[in-house]
Amino acid sequence: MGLSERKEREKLEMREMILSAAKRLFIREGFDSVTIRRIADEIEYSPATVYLYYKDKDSILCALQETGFRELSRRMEVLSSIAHPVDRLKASGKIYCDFALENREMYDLMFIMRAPMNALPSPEEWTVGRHSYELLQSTVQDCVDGGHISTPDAKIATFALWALMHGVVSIFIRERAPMIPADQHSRIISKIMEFSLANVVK
Amino acid sequence: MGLSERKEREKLEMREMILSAAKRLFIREGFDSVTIRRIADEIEYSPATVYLYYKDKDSILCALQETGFRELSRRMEVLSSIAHPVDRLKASGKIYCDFALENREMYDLMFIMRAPMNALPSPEEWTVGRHSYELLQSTVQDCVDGGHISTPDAKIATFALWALMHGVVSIFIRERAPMIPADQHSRIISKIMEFSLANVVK
Amino acid sequence: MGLSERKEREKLEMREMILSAAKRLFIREGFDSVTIRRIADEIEYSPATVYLYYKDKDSILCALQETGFRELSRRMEVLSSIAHPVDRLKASGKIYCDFALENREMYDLMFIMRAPMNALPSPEEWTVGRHSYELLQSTVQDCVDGGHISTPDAKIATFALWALMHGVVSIFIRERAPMIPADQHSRIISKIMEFSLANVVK
Amino acid sequence: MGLSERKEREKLEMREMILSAAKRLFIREGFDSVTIRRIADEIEYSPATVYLYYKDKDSILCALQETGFRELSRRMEVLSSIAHPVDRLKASGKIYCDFALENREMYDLMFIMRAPMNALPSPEEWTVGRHSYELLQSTVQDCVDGGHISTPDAKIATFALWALMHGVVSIFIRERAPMIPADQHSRIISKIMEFSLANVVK
DNA sequence: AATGAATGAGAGTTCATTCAT
DNA sequence: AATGAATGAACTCTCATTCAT
Repeated sequence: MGLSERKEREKLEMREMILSAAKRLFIREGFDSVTIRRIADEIEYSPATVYLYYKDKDSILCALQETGFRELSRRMEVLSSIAHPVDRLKASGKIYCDFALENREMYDLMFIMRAPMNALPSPEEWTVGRHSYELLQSTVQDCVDGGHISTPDAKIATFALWALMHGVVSIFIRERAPMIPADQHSRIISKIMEFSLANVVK
Repeated sequence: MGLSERKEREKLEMREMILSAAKRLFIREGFDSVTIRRIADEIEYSPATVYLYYKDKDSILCALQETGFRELSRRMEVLSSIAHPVDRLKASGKIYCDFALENREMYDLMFIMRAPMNALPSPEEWTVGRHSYELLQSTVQDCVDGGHISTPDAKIATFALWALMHGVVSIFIRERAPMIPADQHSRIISKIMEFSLANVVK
Repeated sequence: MGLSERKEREKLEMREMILSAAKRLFIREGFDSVTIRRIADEIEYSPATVYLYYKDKDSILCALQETGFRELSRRMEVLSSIAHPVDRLKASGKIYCDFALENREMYDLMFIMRAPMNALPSPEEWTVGRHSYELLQSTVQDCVDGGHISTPDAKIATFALWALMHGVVSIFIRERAPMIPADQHSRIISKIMEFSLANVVK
Repeated sequence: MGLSERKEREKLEMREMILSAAKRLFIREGFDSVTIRRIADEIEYSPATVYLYYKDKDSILCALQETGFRELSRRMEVLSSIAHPVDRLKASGKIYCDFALENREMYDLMFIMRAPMNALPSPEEWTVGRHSYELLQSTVQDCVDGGHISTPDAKIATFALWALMHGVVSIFIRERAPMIPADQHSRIISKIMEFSLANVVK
């Protein structure tokens, strides 16, 4: 029993190893460098071994994405302790953008890259992702209900807020604002959020 | 002189041919179908010939990007005939988003793809791109000056507006909102712009 | 003794399990699906275990062949109850061809495939196969002795009859007569046998 | 002009080289050894080069098959000079079987192997193949018309004759008659043809 | 007796790119 | 100016098989 448990754990550890090797390559050398061979080299196993733990390359990328969604979700947990919906909304934005800037490659994989979305939209992952989105939506709804945001359609407002945040972080991540040095990204985002919320929230 | 001029012109024409072949492939069959060989087939020359006009694949993609920026810039020209800055701002948004939805692959190449940005950030291209951006910025500035937008920093406001638009179109283009069918994209964008400007503009 | 006997029996049972799993895969999904891993999955053991009972894949295929020869042999048993040699000959042909059409993959393995023949030509298997062949030969001999077939060499006649049957079924099995749809195979075979025996047998 | 002709010829020669390399491997080491890489090694080119002349592996095998059908067809040409249909029939059988025994691997590829038939049934190849078959059929028909074969259905008789020949040669080629040494194959075939025609033909 | 873990060897295929002509 | 010919370097993935436990 202790034995089978250990085996189980070792299996999981190997999956973790593969995943973090993939992530490392990913971050260090970009998406195109994430090949099964490179992953195998990185963990010092043979390519065939990788296939013992993940059925194909897409599964690895999906699993990687999933860890991203989980991490983001985890960061969102603190929101439940914030009573005022407007504060909660501001915190949501900050958490989202901080996550993006601190995990650029991961954010890229989650929200920008074309690659592994071709695979099945793994139900679990989407559940996690959707949960975060619904959280945002309910926060916006609370703001509307509390008279802090005036809009006939909370869904649209939610989408707009997400789009704003995604827009700014993805401009930075994909380097479409070369005039702004990386060390200013965080500051600019704050200002943008400030400006936007100042106009939207009463 | 007349001779070398003709040579020069022929060289340019060939570059145009290659570019428009690439563009056709790009739009017709997507990014992955744009291989040197396919381009060569399309213009009925050999792959090696392509290299006489562009040093490598990235250069072609860069040049392609440039045409995109020029087209976007061209569409923006009508703005000069719109007197009221708020109307101009609204029109800017519409032109930008329409361009994105009507030229998804091109927009992707211009603002999302990683591919050719690695190559030299061709000065010309950025000039064109920057020009459009400055146009937006001056429109926002006019709105601020006219008291239609209240913000201490027109630059931030401009960036926020761009980020919003880029966010929403890139979410659609990279299919991160699968719950919204493609035929709704345009409508949703209108609503988002409406909501945002309603809050920002007086 | 009782112990080692039980062990022996268990070993045999396991070999049977492996074999029938292989056969199932073989018939259900074709030759290419018969991999050690699939067999192991089918019996819910590990691939390594399979190797405890068969030295390699070829041995399994050989054993599989053997079961085919045994089944064919079993079907031939009814022949002993047919008194008239000509009737017996006709029945032989029908049994042979029916077996082939009803067990295409197995027939293929037995008489067409190259695969496991490279391995040792297991003496047992050939005994079984030869027995069927000798049965046919003695039937032909009886026909000759009874004056129903005129030939100086019953062996040649036997071979010719076998070749005829093998020829037609293997043309169908390996799809070399695409103009004849599968549902006609049986009818065509009847006609061919009829024509041939009409000429050979008095 | 002479230039483009030479190029054309060289292209054909290269295709020939690939084909004969494939054939050599095929005969020397069996079907499984015919890999793109091995072919490339054999002709001392890179694997990628092979793809300049054949679009994929199947095309090579198809082309190989085609040469087989053409050679067989070529051998059949002498038949037109044989006036008497019975003689022609006998000659047909001999030519067919001789071809099979002299080109065992090729015959295998043409009439036994499963492999490249998956590919499109190249129209040309089948034309050539069918032509040979129709030749046989018309010979049989002539025999029937001349009263040398009595059958209500010349098509069935033709198929039976083909099946007989295919059966015997494929038994030898796939080594299902190990009791008969290879050097007897030809003799046995003669005897079988003799026996069969003796019974069928008047 | 059974197996989890691992792998070597190899398959077909694609592409950007080069270079002698 | 144009190109035909060629290739190196990859890619993903599969399988029979082995061996320490």
